[in-house]
Amino acid sequence: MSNPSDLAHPDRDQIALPEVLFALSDPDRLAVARQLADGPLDMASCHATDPNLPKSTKSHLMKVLREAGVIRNEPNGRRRRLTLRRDDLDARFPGLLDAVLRDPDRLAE
Amino acid sequence: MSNPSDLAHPDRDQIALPEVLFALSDPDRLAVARQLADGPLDMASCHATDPNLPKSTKSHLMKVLREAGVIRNEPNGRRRRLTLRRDDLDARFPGLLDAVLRDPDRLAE
DNA sequence: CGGTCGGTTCGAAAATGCTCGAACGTTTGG
DNA sequence: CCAAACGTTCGAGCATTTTCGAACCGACCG
Repeated sequence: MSNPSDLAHPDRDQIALPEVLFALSDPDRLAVARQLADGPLDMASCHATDPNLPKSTKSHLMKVLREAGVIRNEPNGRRRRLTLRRDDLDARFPGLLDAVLRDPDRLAE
Repeated sequence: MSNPSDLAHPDRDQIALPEVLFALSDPDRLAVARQLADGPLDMASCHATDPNLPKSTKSHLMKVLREAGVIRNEPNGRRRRLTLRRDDLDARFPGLLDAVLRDPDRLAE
């Protein structure tokens, strides 16, 4: 059908910088974005967050990222496929993702 | 005196990405950072925010930016000199500031 | 079918953040 | 010295977020 997913996603030009920054300002959400930088992942396989985090909490986390336009969340069988919206973010805010996904403190020692 | 400012500022390697992103995720605070990109400014001359914003609110705004390490706030006579910590931020998160300070929707049409 | 797996939605409670007036320094000028 | 200009801090109320269990739902398997 016309709808690639049952969840609402902003389209590219609706993505707003403050919301993106807010979404990424949480360590857990940032970790998810970083993990997705290597390619799409099913939510069940996304171990970026605490494994004993309640599902509802994890789902809410993804909601914030999705509504900000950072990730895409589409049904995939009985799972959810998560994708970093790199093309859209790069087009809208060039350089932002590269800067943010770069490892934070890895080289500091 | 030994102290260049009476307010606490994190030093460069204390600056954390989530806090920076959070500080910049508010439109008012983002506007302040953008205005300071052109050079230091006295707080009284900083018209990036609503002019009839109460002083305490404006002060709190600056506090968030300062504690995140985004700006420096040092006494200057009976005023306050605000400075964007571009060197520190560029060193710590290369490309971030450039991406964030770029005009958001200017070219979108 | 009936059950399980993966995940969303809904409330409600706890935590965090924002706003703003009041009170308080400091610096400067008369 | 006294007062005004500029800002910070404090506290309280309000708003937004976060957290998590419970209920739900579609996809899949037996």
